[in-house]
Amino acid sequence: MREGVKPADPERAAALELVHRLREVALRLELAVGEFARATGLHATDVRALTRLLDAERAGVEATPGWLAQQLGMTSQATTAVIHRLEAAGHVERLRSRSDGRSARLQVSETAVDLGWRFFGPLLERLIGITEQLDQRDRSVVSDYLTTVADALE
Amino acid sequence: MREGVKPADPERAAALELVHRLREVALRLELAVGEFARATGLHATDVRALTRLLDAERAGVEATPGWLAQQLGMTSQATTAVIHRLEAAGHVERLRSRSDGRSARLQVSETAVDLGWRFFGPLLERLIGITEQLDQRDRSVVSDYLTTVADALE
DNA sequence: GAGAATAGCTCACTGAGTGAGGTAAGTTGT
DNA sequence: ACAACTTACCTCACTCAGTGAGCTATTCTC
Repeated sequence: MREGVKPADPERAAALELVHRLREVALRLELAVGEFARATGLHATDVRALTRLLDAERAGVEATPGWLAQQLGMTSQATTAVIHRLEAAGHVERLRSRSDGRSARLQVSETAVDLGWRFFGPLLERLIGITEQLDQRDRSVVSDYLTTVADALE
Repeated sequence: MREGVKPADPERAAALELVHRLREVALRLELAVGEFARATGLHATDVRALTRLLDAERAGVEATPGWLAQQLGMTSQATTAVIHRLEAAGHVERLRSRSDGRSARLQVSETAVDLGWRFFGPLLERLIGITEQLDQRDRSVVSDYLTTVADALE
């Protein structure tokens, strides 16, 4: 985005620069997802779906097709297709939801977890390594900042 | 990703949590792009292309179709199609590259900048506001962290 | 229990992205 | 200075991911 006509303000300029840097990181993460997709023969959407399902599992949230559709910002039909593809590839299992007979419970298979770990493991380790370099205070600063940003993005 | 079998390590756990938070931010930024795309009748890829072109302009880099393809992680053919769509919508102009007769120079139109600003402006302002809350030292901590992460992602 | 709402699905279709292959401009070797 | 190679981008034909319309089954509301 062009900087507009605002008068020079070093505080603002520094903040803008930081936001751009954050976007840059987001972009590269997305590119890494695309690379993983190409490497495994999956589609970018499928990989995004898998990571969201794993996130749900980690957070203890029950992942349903509807929930997944919302997470991906896609229609329910497209999400149905994604689930079918992942199911056919053996990456996801559809279990019956015990709370709602209309809905399904999605569970990621061990093979998918292993696959993801093999590819993203090294990357993740590198990122963890970088993050561990921060002392506790700085880590808290970054963490709080990211949390606030995530909230601001709804 | 599941946490694996490593023994409990609070440092590592905190770092991992932070990395997940970073992914969360990246995801939501991507969703915002999708929302913008739907609102404007563009496609997510087209929006991503526009932002990259604006980034190039900001950085003073000459944006060519080939460069854009690389930035989007797509084939040159798909990028040709993106450029055609953006050109037809009046968002991008193809100018002749003066250094290389085979290549083209892509320039984003004022209307596209205005369009992006109208949608992303409020969001960007909110993020800048959040970032300005940090004092200079903390901003530097976050900025350095993000730079290191971006580099680690190639 | 009837009517409304919700979760997810199938079907038919559109069009974004790919692979194969072409053209034109630039680069290199002799 | 010309042929051979490389690079940058394009067109064409095709595939299949994602959408809109509309269906069924289950749950909620009164």
